[in-house]
Amino acid sequence: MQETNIPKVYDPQSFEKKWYKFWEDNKLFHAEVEKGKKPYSIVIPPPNVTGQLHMGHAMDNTLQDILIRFHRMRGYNTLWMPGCDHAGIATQAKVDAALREEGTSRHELGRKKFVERAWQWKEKFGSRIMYQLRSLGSSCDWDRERFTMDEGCSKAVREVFVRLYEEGLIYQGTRITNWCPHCNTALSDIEVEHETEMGHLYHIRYQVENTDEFVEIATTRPETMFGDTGVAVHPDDERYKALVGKTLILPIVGRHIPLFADSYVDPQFGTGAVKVTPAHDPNDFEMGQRHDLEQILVMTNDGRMAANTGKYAGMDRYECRRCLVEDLKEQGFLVKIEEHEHAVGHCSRCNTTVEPMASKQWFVKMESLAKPAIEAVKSGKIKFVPERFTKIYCNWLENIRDWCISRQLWWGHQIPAWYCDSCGKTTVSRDDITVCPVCGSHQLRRDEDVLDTWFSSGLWPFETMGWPEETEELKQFYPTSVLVTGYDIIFFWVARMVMMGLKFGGDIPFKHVFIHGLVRDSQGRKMSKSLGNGIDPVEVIEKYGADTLRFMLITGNTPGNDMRFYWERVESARNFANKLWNASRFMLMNLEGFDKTFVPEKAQYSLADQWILSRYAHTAELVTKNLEHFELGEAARSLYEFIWNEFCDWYIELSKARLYDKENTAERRVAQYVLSYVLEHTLRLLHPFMPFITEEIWQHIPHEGKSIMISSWPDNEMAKINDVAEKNMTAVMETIKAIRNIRAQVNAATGKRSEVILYFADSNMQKTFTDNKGYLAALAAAEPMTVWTDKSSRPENAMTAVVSGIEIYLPMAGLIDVEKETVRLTKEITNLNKEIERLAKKLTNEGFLAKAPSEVVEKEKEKQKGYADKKAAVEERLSYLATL
RNA sequence: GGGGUUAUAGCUCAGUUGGUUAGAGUGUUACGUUGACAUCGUAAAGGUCACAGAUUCGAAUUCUGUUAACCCCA
Repeated sequence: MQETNIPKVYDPQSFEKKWYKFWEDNKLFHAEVEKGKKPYSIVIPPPNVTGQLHMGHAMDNTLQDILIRFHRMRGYNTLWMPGCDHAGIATQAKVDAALREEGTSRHELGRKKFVERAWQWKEKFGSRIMYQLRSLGSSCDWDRERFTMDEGCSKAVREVFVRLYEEGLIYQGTRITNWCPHCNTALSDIEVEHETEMGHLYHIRYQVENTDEFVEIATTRPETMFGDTGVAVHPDDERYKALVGKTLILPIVGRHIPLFADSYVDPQFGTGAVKVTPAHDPNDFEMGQRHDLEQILVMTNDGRMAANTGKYAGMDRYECRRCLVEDLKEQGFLVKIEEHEHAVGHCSRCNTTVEPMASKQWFVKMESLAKPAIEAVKSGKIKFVPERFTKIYCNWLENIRDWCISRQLWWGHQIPAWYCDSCGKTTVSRDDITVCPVCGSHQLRRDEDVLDTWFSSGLWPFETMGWPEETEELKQFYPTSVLVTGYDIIFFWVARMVMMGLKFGGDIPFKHVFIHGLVRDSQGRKMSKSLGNGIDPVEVIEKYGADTLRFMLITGNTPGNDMRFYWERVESARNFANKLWNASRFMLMNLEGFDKTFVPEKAQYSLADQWILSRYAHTAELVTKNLEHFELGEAARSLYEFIWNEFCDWYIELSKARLYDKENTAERRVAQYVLSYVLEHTLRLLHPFMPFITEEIWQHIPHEGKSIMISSWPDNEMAKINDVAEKNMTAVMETIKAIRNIRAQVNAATGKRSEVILYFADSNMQKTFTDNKGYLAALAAAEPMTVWTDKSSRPENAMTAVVSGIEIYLPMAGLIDVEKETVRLTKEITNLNKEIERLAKKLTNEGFLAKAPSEVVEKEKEKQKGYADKKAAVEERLSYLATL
């Protein structure tokens, strides 16, 4: 027995937690391996365990949950794998900061204790994030929750590292990498963000040995001068041809360095002569290799000048730059300083300017891994939605460089490599070792570094399913169905997963990549901590409910595009929830005597019943189609429009008469049936978008089953489509609108009943209206309704409107303002003329008649006739007005 | 330098294979609390679909160019 009364206002706080607990307690999110059942699976983009979810996460997870709930209702064996990412640099920075506040530091604590602290952090914030995902309504399979550093993932990471090493795809080497002096670690190329900045170009002259001649070089980073081991010019540069091969004297330092030619040098840039610092610049590094130059590191890991820089040793790199420039100037080496705009790399984590520095790091050879990953997308095995991201993905992979995977951090997967101090050999091993397998020595040191976080997240789709074991989960749920993520991590994550999935998972990791944009603030700026413009999704959920937030995040949004956050839009979504709530409340208040077993005969349906069932069927089809094509915003929009503009505005209003008339049980129960059917099924369509409110209402209204989330998706409703009913109902609705319009024109009280006289061009339509007089009475207060058949005399003192095939007269003695009415109708004529002209042009165009499909031509002809009839009626009316 | 996105009502945005009198939310104006909802209802005003070409019987939609803003890569 359902309750007949629910609260007047939608109050999400009163039920959201309750239903989440209900779903979770009943294991409705849990997926078991069921052989033979169609699988649908998504692995969550694991949020960083650093802190809390932001609006972007809310959007990402809403999209996933919609897809998951939709497919679950459609009968797929649906798995949504949740988990967190250990987020090496970011988390270490957070823990560092926490320690600093306690007056201690990671170095004081030591590695072991520090890692313990990081685990504590993970426990605290990991569970907070999972709580936040729950409050959003995410239907993740929590029994399977994973963490990138849990035992299974660690095992997978080791396995992959060892295999890649054994294949020679992982190697150690000294190369220029991007060094962050603040985070104190090497970074990969994509962890560096380039920003154009105004800087200076310093022109410095280097003396040619044993002459009074100088070669003028230009540099943006003079402080690296201490590491200069050469100066390069272009081989064809006439200015320097004679000097190639000579020796130069490095100012201040006094080192003798060669001047050589290399075609890398751009003769147009600066002076055409560049200082070469192989240990501090990637291009110089390569030139250094070609010309066999020494690499001299002149900076320490924290961005200070190294011991080999004399009096500058210990200075910060920028402080050194200032001093050095002063000194160069004093000693006459500085020629000039120019303003210069250039791109400067910044650490994507802390925004510190990175320092390119030579160091020994671990790398992955990417070329052979990238090829199949490109192929998988080009062949269409993996599809990006929207498609344009294919190009971005392929371009990056086609120009890929080796991936620096070692990080000088403590929080992460420690690299499984051991160095033997006795024989000097390096051993990479799946298991920890204490004895050197080469010489048997116990003098082993394990590599201190950890792996790039993305190395383990790259394995996420299969490591979470038990790889390297050949599990049933892998067999059923891998490849996953779709990956939902933002365009900002296509390189970091998507591309790496594809490469790793193909290499180790034995197949692509997902069939679709559904890319979404960023959630920005109302001014279009990125939400960020430093701007303080971020909006906490939890705050929105607490104020307005998760359903509201979810609905707001997906309406009016197209795949791949950014969106702006507006509180007004949140309110609009909340109002929609309230509307649905009250529509349901209305039904519940009128369900007395409802018979669950009653199903009406076809003949019992009213026009409105047939119409709403047909509209509902269209909506179901549209929502389904749009969900299948990842057009979630469109799907939500069609539900919004159906519920508000059709179901509430028209159907509920029209059902009132029948529901309030308790004597007429027969009609009343038909109305109850249709109302209940349409609402219950619409709730199912809406459930993926707004899981809580739909469950709350569903549990109150007549229903079958335990929970709406496991009810079946309305898939086969096409039989309810009824074009005739829609056409007739549309005419009724247009007539009602026209009458309302007239009444508004003359400021007639909307509630006041008054007569309406109609003239029909079509007798079927006339029957429709006479059969449904009540509709005009109920929604336009137009009563009684009289049908005029004699065309020769028209009602006098009446306002007029014309809709297709129907002339409407509203007798309004004393209310007609002839002048105003004339103006209004004249304007109408102008509009009609415009349309008629346009159509005439079209319909006399031979090309159109010959080439356009016949149904289009027919449609246009019908339109033309409609406008012409309308115009005739309006003109007649105008001439009548002229006689008054 | 290469690539991409965006340009539609005052504001924020939809408009999926070319055929709608170009839509929504919000804002604005007028009216309205009769028994789902004022978090509401009714009605209205508001757009040369950035600009210029091209393709087509037909372009907001396809193509080319221009302009502007933003983003990614180097």
